Amino acid sequence: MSDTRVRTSSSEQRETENALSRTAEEEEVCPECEGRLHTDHERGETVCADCGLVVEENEIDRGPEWRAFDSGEKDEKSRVGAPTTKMMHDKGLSTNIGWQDRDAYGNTLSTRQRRKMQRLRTWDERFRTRDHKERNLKQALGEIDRMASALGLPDDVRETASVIYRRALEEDLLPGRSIEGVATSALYAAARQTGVPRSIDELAAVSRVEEMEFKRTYRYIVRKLGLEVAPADPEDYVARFGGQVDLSEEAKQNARELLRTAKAQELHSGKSPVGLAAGAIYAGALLANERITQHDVADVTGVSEVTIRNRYQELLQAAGEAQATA
DNA sequence: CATTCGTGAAGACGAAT
DNA sequence: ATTCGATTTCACGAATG
Repeated sequence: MSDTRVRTSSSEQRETENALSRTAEEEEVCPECEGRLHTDHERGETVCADCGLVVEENEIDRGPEWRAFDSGEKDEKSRVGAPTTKMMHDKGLSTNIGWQDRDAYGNTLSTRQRRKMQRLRTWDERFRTRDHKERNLKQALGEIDRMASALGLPDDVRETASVIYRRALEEDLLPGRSIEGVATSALYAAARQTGVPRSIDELAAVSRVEEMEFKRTYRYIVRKLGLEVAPADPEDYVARFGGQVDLSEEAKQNARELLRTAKAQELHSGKSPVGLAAGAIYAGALLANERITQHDVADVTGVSEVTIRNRYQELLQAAGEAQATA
């Protein structure tokens, strides 16, 4: 009881804090190197253009989607009630039918009305009480939200993840598997489907389940749900990882170019996309005469230096051959 | 000294059986 | 369920700047 009260007040407080800091934050510079900040809406990240420091990974606009120029307009445009969203376990709409056989004024109901209410309650239960499922969903969606925030994934990814989780739930794929694991898998799949992939390592870092269980669950979910998840595109990693190692645009372009020629030669089948991206980043930097070490790249990508070596040499060779034939 | 490069053993994974 | 082949990782030492 008091629990509810505390939660509401603290969340309200957070809202106002957010609103206050928003205006102050508007024109910040990078705390690390004073560089210009660049906001990547597609990836939901704010990164420093100079040093690549990720300043704000969790970019969520909690404000209204409209602007009001005077109070009258504000009244006109304001919406009533919370927005419905798949990210809430009951889509933000929930109703309870009371158990007392009384009407709104406290009078007892007639027998006929009582029967009617009984029938309504039965149906209400049938829809809502999937109780295990609802509670399950509530917790899972909370987890998805938490992890998505930690990874700076935009809202549409969360929505997609929610949908996937719902399907898993509907098809009774949960028994024997942890909610956390399925939630993590759903988010991972969603990120890839949306073209904003995060590596398994990154997911595992913010998830509460062990990496092994996560992977096992992910496979299972994908298979059972017939999810169509295209192999992650290494190019999708270049911008993010490249930013984290302080890479010039030229170097990133080189990296992308290398990946493209490699793909044309089918050089990438079976290889880890992250490894390919890591190799391309290192090779791209080399071609642009920029000094970064294999160690640095290995650090941000979570790929071993050995793999980077192998990949970047293959990539350079593939690029050389492409030039020879062209 | 840091970085790069190569190697062999060992683990993990997908596919085939 | 086991086996096989490819890939990745780890640990190490050598060469290079």
